[in-house]
Amino acid sequence: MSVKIRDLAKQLNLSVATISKALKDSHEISPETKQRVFELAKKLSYIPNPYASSLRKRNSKTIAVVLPEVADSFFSLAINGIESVAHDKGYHVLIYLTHESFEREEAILKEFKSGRVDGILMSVSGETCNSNHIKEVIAAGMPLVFFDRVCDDVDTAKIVTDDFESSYKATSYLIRKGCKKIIYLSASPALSINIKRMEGYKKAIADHAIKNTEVEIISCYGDVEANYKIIKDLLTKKNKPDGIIASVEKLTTPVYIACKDLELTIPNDLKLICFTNLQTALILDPPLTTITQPAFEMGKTAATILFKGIEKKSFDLSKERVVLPSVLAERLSTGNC
Amino acid sequence: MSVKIRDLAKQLNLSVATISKALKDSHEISPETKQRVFELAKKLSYIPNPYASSLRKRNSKTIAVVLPEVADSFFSLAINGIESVAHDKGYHVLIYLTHESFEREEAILKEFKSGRVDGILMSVSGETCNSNHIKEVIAAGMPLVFFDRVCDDVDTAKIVTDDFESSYKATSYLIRKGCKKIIYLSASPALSINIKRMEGYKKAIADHAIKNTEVEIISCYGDVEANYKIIKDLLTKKNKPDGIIASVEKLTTPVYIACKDLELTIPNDLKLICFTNLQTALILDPPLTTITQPAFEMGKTAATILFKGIEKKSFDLSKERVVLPSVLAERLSTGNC
DNA sequence: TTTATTTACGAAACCGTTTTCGCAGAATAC
DNA sequence: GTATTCTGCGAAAACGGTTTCGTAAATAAA
Repeated sequence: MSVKIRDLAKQLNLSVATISKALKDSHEISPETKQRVFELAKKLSYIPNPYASSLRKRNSKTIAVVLPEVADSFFSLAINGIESVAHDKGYHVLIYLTHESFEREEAILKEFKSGRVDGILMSVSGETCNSNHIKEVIAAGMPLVFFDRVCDDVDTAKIVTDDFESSYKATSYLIRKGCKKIIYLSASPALSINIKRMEGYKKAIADHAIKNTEVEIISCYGDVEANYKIIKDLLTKKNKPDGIIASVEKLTTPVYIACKDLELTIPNDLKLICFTNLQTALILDPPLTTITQPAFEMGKTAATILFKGIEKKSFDLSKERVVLPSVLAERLSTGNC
Repeated sequence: MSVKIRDLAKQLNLSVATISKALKDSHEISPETKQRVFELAKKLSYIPNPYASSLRKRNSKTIAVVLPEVADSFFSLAINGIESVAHDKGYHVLIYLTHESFEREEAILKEFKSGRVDGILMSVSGETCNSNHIKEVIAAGMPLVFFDRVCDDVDTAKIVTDDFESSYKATSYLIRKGCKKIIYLSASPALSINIKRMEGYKKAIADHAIKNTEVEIISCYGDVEANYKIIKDLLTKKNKPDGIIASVEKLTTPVYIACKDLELTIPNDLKLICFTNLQTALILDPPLTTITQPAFEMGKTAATILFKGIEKKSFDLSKERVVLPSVLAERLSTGNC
């Protein structure tokens, strides 16, 4: 159907070897011949078969991005960052969604041993309990870099934000704003980001040593409905919180709605800070104080580092760890600012 | 490095042909032999090289998704829908971003003639002025289905929402709510969805024939800053609108902010309806009346139809056209409801 | 002039599967 | 007992590039 090297060779009375070399501008081929080859290739709009060349060259010019989901605005932005550098490098990007399932993540990673991709960008699922599948694919020689949600016990590049610090800052901020009982709404408990953010929260509470202030962590990692119910229950208790740190974006809406339903006003009855990248934070009712991650940048630097690992086999990914700062944007949900 | 068919063959004293057939459970191979092959394959964790088999079988088990961007929540959801059916079918999904650039779209489509993918899912860029690149790839035998943003002059499957009707409904709704001067905020003018939505708007204005009500369309297809300025200017004019239809999600925030800056209150001074899939619409200040598209469903059915086209060469994609209904959710931004 | 090197190209192996044949031997039909 | 059909398997040719190696002619070095 399509035109192949063989066709070019026949028309020009040259061998396929010559065509192949000419097309990659090899020094072995004379300028005149190259010229002729280029012209005919253009005229016939020759496009090389990527799988033939992948098979022979043992690379694929494609990377994989494995994510829990693209519901979150963080991952949307990260994908843009990743794609931008992949495009510059002439790479293709395959996308895989784990839906927070460990089995699915295992199956996806396993397939990568086939050589389908040259490298992997990954944010682990919330149910990832062990990391053997990841270690195995790395051991098989596959460059892999984590971004955002990492596995601490896997020795490879990690691009993260300052989760501990920003959570510490957020908690301290709520304390300064007068909160006496601050609750941390937890995402999947085993998640690296969740652990770091939780620790930042705990440390801040401990450091400020407010009387009667206890650390309290509520798990919210079911569906929207379940989370809504948990939050509503929380806010109807006798000694309900006066401050909330929501550790992931999807917890924002349930908190707002629960407050509205219970006729609690933010920030008077409850002050709220969320980890989120939503553009609409500043037009919420009231505008939401957020910790936003440099999502696009994270995707970009993760991809950049991955390509270093791909292009130079000697590049040691395990030495790479970059921490990008999140920014705390103060808005009305934590009181007037 | 990795284990190949040849390795299995040697260890079992069989030919590679036999192994290959056994692995795909061919009737040519005896049950006992199959058993032995399966066991060894599992033991050595054999994973076939996808590119070798793609080369030979002339298919790739992968589809391409080409989008303007993943900033929009619509596309995020659509990707989830696409991935869910691709996963079920055992296909891989490559993602390409045009960044609303025609040249980039052309380059991406052109590469697909190489056979890298078995099919294409696509939402055209806002700057796509002609469709030759699309027609060419289809003419080359590649199944392609449009979703959301389509090219009317390209004869292939299209999955869209009822853009005309929902825009008509939205406009009528604003009129019923008492708006006298309704403005349509336009995205890229050539976009199919924009044209349909614009026509629905115009028709509603015409049908209701309110005195002095003129059709007025404002182009907003620059960056956020530019759009903000345009909207702010619009709202400072002497005869400013009392109703706005924002045709795309990204126009929501600038309108809200402009209103806040100008101390105009929604819905008293201005009623607003947006085409958006944002979850946060209902916790905005005030809650936003929206037209939401069934994004996940659209991705899903687009992919489902694409696979029909891929699996049965005889399946005529050009006959396929499905229109999924958007839903108008009435909230406070258009007055009490 | 002879020898060494460079230049420009082609033959053929190779990447790892899939698939078409071909072919023994066993089973069944006549 | 011969003819036919299965059964189960292997040899080898694809698929479409890339890469190694060889080589003839042209050029440079001696």
